[in-house]
Amino acid sequence: MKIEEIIKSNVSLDDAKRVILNLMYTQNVVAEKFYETLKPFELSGEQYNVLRILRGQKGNPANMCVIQERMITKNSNTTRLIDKLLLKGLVTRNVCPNNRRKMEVLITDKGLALLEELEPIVLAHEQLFAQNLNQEEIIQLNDLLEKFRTLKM
Amino acid sequence: MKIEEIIKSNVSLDDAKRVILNLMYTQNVVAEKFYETLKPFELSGEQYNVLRILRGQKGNPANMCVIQERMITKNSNTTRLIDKLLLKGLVTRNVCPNNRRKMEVLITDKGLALLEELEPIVLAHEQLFAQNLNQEEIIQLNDLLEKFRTLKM
DNA sequence: TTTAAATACTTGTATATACAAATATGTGTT
DNA sequence: AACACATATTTGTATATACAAGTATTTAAA
Repeated sequence: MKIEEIIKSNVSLDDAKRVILNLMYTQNVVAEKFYETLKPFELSGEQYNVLRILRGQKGNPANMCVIQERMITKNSNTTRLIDKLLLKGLVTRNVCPNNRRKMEVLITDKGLALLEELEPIVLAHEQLFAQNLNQEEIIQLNDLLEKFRTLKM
Repeated sequence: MKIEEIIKSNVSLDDAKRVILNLMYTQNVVAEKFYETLKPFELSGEQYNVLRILRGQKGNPANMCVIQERMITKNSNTTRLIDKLLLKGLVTRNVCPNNRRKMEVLITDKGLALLEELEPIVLAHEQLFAQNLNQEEIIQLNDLLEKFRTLKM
């Protein structure tokens, strides 16, 4: 379905406008579907993302600013996000002994188990969209998105 | 900059995962830049979007559900969004005489003037990103995004 | 060694959003 | 007309997010 039909525009848009709307709308569709997928697990997209970052640390603790810089959408409130994960027992948070300003956040076994459980569902979500394109087109889309967002200084 | 560098991933991602991250991140970059653009005008992206929808009505009033269905990200609370625009005098809202359940929302002259004032800034924002691609690539990106998001039933 | 500046994180507050429930009006059936 | 049902919008409430200010700790300078 063309973006004009979706927003029910009666005028045809120029390509520069259309690409931004397409980008916004497509991201929205994908993100909504993902939240829906995670809903039964009572995990938000951001929370899932942080858990994945922590797993990626392979046992090394991550402190708040490391988590923040690795998040795709720079959430301004990592503290409260970690609070939620703590309450669910998915992470631990301790003051860093070397630098007491810092925090050491680690994923727990429960957190790792949850990620494991989510793995097939997340993969299915990715495939749901990826299957619409062939290998070549996916690579093309990746390249175009990267090129599109890069601001010339 | 490759998405792996941005999220500082130490493993290389498969293309299906990468395309979703690229989509999320790129949308975020573009939207952030747009909010920044609108900030001096004390208008949120959604508010701007609704004003544009109302202008597109060319004098015909839009009721709440029409506005809602034309928004790119289906905001669950159009009422309160319109409240904000009302307070700023950018729209009017009246009960529809034919069907008193409905509301007739219209953009005011002040609203139209604001859109006019914003026009060059919005265009510049679009160009900021569009200039990174040539005409052919933009069309390609539009096609790929549309294809990507379309769920097979 | 106190003082200032920088860093890392947390907290307060205002606003935004999500979702369900409430309200009000209209439509169709008996 | 009285009823259920559908439609359109609003409101309540809980949670999320944005941004500024606050606190604690470290580093560096006077």
